[in-house]
Amino acid sequence: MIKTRIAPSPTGNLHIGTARTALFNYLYAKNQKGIFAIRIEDTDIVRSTQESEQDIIEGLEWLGLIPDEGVSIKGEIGELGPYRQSQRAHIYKPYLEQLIQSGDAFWCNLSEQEIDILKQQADDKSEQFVLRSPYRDKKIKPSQESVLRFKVSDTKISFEDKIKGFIEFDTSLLGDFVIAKNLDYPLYNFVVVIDDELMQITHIIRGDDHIANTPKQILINQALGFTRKNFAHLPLILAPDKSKMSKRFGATSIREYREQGYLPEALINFLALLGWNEGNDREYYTLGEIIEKFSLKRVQKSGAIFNIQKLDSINSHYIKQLSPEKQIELGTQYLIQNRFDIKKWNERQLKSIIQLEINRIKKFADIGKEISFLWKQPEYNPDILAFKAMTKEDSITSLEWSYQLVYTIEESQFDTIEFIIKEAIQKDNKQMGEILWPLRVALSGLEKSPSPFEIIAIIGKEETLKRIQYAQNILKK
RNA sequence: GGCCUUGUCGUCUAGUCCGGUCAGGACGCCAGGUUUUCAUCCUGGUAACACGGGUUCGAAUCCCGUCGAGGCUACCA
Repeated sequence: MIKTRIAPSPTGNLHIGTARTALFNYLYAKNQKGIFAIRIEDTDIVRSTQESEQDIIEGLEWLGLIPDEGVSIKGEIGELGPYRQSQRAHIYKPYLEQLIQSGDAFWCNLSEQEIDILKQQADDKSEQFVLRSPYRDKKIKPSQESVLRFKVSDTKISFEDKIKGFIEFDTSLLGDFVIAKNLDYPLYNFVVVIDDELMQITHIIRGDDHIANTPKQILINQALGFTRKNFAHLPLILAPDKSKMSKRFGATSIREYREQGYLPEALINFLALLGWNEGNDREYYTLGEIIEKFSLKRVQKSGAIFNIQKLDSINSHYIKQLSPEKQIELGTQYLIQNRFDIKKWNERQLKSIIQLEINRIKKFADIGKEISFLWKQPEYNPDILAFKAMTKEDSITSLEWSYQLVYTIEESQFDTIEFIIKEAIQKDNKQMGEILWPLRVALSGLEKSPSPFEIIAIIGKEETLKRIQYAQNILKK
């Protein structure tokens, strides 16, 4: 049985890159009928927060990446916990002692200044600096200043990366690295090895910024006699300037996208296609479909730029796919968020407003941007009431015709108002434009807007007649 | 600097393993159609094999070199 894990550090909200790494771990685990686990890497007590952890696990579940094991919104799942590193200090200690015992790790009293001097000396001789601590064979008693380093011997470490292929490192270029500040404070490269072993992780799928850490972890893994792990290093998601996605780039947290009204299925689809494809032209997949088709072999090797326009396009596709009920639910929610007074409308009207917006928005936060005219009589320049070469008098006549027509139509017939009006236009030998343009502008006050039929159905007969009269009045001025 | 990774339209990518269709699709952009207008939708167009050698009848694909990009180089993760 294979097992993957995502091991986020709770030092900020769920990052888009973390989400994608989680997604690929989830996809691989599910495709292989294995287990997807979440472990919280909060060894850095200073930067880790409870809120970040909460945001991360909530965000992952919102995306549908529900863990089989580890930390979840319902608490911890599984027998191999605790799944927060901050609660595992007692577990790490014996392994640290084992490494000291075996001579693979040693206490080192080198100060920062002393290391700087060694660096300088190497520099002066224009040699490559590799730290070989003078304490590596000394077995000193640790003091307050001591740190525990791994004794690196000269060898070659290689592994077959499931995405990048064969990768080899020469450890003679690797310094004696620190694995713990003291017996109670082990560092990342060490704990990750212990946890992955104890939690029986079989496949480590992570960002390719971790490639350089891999030989260190393999060294520790071997010294402890642990089982060999499979590695797969994902290419990074890049900002438009090809740099690592950071604060400089707009929205980097899943929370921000969620709040803007991006759908989880859109985000999943987008993130999956950012670095993976089935080998054909298909571009829309549900999470289940990606699971079925997923393979690490088809993961891209180079970084991908995060293109918000593509996300928008995918999101608007999924918005249109939503059931009418869901569209109304989310639409209403965002209308309220955007401070529109929805109490003005009954259920039917609200439904119409949202339906009118569905084709126009890329994300739900866009809702309501250009429809404030529905709420109140708009102010506008009367010149725009004229269709093409119409004179003021033509516009007034046109509006009068519309007024008389709407006056005769019952609100109960508003479902078919488009048909009624168009039929009347034909019958009276009018042009569509000469009637519909002035009418629409009278109702919306805009040169570009939804159709008059949709607006009438929402604002109702009384308001429609009022606005037509208003338009006639400002034309007469 | 060193080590590692990586290079196909502006962007995401198919094709590369196993050389041989005008290098395909999507997003964007442009044009046309539909519509009173906008949006939606439909049709079409624009645009790429980083560069230089080599192997070959033939190279995006194989080999060598160059250049570019990114990551790491912490007592962070």
